[in-house]
Amino acid sequence: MATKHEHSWPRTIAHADMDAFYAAVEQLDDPSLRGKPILVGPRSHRGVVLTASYEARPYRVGSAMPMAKARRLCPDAVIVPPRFDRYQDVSRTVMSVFATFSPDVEALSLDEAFLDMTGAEQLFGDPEAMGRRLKDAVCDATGGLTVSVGLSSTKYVAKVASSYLKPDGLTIVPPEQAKAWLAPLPVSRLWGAGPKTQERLHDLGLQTIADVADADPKFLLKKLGKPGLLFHSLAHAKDPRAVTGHRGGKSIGSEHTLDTDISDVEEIKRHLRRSAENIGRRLRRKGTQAFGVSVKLKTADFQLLSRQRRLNEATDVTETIYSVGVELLKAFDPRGPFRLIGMAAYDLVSTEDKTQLDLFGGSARQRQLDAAIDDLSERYGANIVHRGNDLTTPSLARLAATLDFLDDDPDD
DNA sequence: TCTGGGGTCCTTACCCGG
DNA sequence: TCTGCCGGGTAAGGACCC
Repeated sequence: MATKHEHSWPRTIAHADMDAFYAAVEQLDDPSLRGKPILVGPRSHRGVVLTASYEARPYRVGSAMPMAKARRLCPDAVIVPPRFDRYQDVSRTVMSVFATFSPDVEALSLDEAFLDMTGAEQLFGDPEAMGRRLKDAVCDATGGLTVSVGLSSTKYVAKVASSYLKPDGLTIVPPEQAKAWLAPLPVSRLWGAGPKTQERLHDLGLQTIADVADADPKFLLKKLGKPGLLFHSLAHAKDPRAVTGHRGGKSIGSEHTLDTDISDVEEIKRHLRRSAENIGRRLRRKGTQAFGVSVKLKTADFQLLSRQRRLNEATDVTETIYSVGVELLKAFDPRGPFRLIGMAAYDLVSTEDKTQLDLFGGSARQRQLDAAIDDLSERYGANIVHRGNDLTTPSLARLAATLDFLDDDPDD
C-alpha cells in the first residue's frame, strides 16, 4: 500500500524491524549458511528457537518453539548457537544508521526501533522515499542485511505496517487511511493482545480490529480492564504515545533454566549466587543501584513463584543482593523440584541520583558512610566482584578505618 | 526429551495510617 | 472506642513483548 500523499502528515513515524535478525547475521558472517534453513538457538536440550531463517519458516518453525520440536519439523536445518556479542555489535551499527535519519530513535530491542521522522520531508522526501533511503542505508552499513519498514502517523500503525510485508518490506499507511487499513486485520494484530486476550476477545464475539473499533469502550473496559480501552483506541488508529528516547530501565535480572531439576537448598543457593554476581556486575557497570531484590523459581510443572523485598538502602553490592536472596528463599521455604532459578534487582536509581537524595535527605553520617562505600567500591570493586565477593583484606582494613572515623563523628 | 532469557506493565490483595 | 472508607505503599502473580 505505497501511496503518494499530497499534504503533509500530522506526524511521520517509522518502525524499522530487521528481518530474522540473528539468523540473518549468521548467514551474513558465514556464506555457507546462505540460502539454507537455519535455527539460531542454544544446543542445550531444554532450549527454544530464538530465530529461524526464512528458509526454515515454510516448515512451520518459528521463535519460541522448543528446539526438539523444531528439529523434528525441519530435520535439515543447521543449528547455530547464538552469539549475542556479535548481534549487539551489528545492532549498534544499525542504530547508528537510524540516528542519521532522526534525532528521536526509540530502540525496542536489538533489532527494531521507532524513528520520529516528522519534518524530515525536506531532507529525505516523502514517506516512501524516506523508507527506501532508510532500507538502503541499513543494507549498505551492514553489508547486506534487510529491514522491513512501516510508516504512518502513529507508533502502532507504523509497527503493524512494518510487519505487513516481510521480509524486506516497505509499507506506507497514510493517516487518513489508517483506520480502514487496520479494520480487516485479526485481533491478534492488536499490540498487547497475546493468546489469552485473543481468546477472551473471541469469546466476546470480536474477531477483527473493526469489531473492536465498533465495540463500546465501556464494555471493553469492563471485560478487559485498562487494556480494553487501549485496544479500542488502537483499533481507531489512535495512539498518543510519542517516540521517546532511550528509557532508563526499571530492573535488571538474571535467570537460568537448569539442565536437570533440583531441590537441594545448597544447590539453589549456588545458582542464586551466580545470578547475584551477574546482576551486581551489571548494576555497577551501569552506575546504578537497586532498592529492591527479588527471587524467582519455576517448578517442574511450570508454576512461577516469586518473592521480593525492598531495601532501606540502595545497593549494587553482590554480597548484599545474594544475602537478601537467601533470606527470601528461607522465608518462603518453597517445595521443589525447580527447573529455573533467577534473581532481579528493581527500583533502580543512578548512583548520582542516590548521592543527590542523600545530600538533601540523608544525615551527615549517612553521607559520610556513602562516600566511604563509594570510595571502597571504586578502589576495590573489581576485586570484590572477581573473588566471589569476599571482601579483600585491604578493603576490610579500610572499612574498619572508616567505621572508626565515623564513630568519632561528633555529629552522631 | 515440551516449553528461554531479557524485560515491562497491570491487577489484585493486603497492610497501615488517618 | 469502634467501624468504615480512602489512599499510599508493597508484594505476588499474570500477561505480554522481542
